[in-house]
Amino acid sequence: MSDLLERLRGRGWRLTAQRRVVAEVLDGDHVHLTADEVHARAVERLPEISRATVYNTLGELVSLGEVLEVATDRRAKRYDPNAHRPHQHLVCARCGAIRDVHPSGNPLADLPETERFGFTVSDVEVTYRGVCPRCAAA
Amino acid sequence: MSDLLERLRGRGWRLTAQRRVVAEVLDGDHVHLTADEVHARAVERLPEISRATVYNTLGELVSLGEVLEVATDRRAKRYDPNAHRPHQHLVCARCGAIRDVHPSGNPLADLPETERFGFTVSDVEVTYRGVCPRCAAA
DNA sequence: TCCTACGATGGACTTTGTCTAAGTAAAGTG
DNA sequence: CACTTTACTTAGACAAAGTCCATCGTAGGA
Repeated sequence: MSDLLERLRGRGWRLTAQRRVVAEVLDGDHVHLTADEVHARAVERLPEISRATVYNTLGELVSLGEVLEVATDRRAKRYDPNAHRPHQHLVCARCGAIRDVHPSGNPLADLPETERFGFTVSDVEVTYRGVCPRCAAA
Repeated sequence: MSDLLERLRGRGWRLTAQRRVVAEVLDGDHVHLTADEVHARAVERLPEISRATVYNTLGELVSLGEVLEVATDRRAKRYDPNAHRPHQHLVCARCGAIRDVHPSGNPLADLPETERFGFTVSDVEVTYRGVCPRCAAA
């Protein structure tokens, strides 16, 4: 975490209270918060932080590659701080719970050259959908 | 196409001009329109069709399994009429162009049992991202 | 300590989508 | 063919998610 702040500082980031709080909120594994959720948690620590700042900071973290934007949900974007270990997502179709998962093999390799149509393919996003044990029991 | 209308009729659909137009607009390969684009094209043929009807009809087509909702874009949902042949999507990160692609193997099989955490996994959505030849040239 | 450019703020605005009450018409019935 | 039922459509209000902008504040260097 503090290494994240160090990295950001190294990139010329001005280290404000707001940015620190956003970074802290995003710390941890299996964290997939929406911008509004990040804002809600940030407000607990820094009541006057604005929505615009949260959006700005999240956008900056994404373009620096420190945080991933994931679209598991068809509504709000979610922000995943686990950007440095490649992984995919498993989503419960009922309750929306999200788990990080690690499929075997590299999904990028599954796209043959003949199916690339001249694109330079650099990234792949995989979302598995199903029903989690808790929803299945209920 | 007309077989789609037949199928819908068979399911007890009341066949209105509006629904017919929406179905016609969605006909074809590599069609990935947003709801608003569908509406815009529908209006050309049936000027008084409302946005609400387009949304309703698209939602019905999706729950009947005749059309897929895809979230390649981080903004609006896109509707893909090619629901009966499994495929994935390749998206240009610059211009947003979308191609249907057919990876080798079944992506669902790449998720080992140990990575399923008790979920009943039923579906997988794969989005490849890259730069299309036209954007690369520009 | 002071300055200044970068960042934060709140509110207006946009986009995408949902909901509702009232009107309209598809398709079955006689 | 006219009638009736009720599913469907409509316009517009509403909501959620996100962007933009003018203004103010402050981090961090001189």
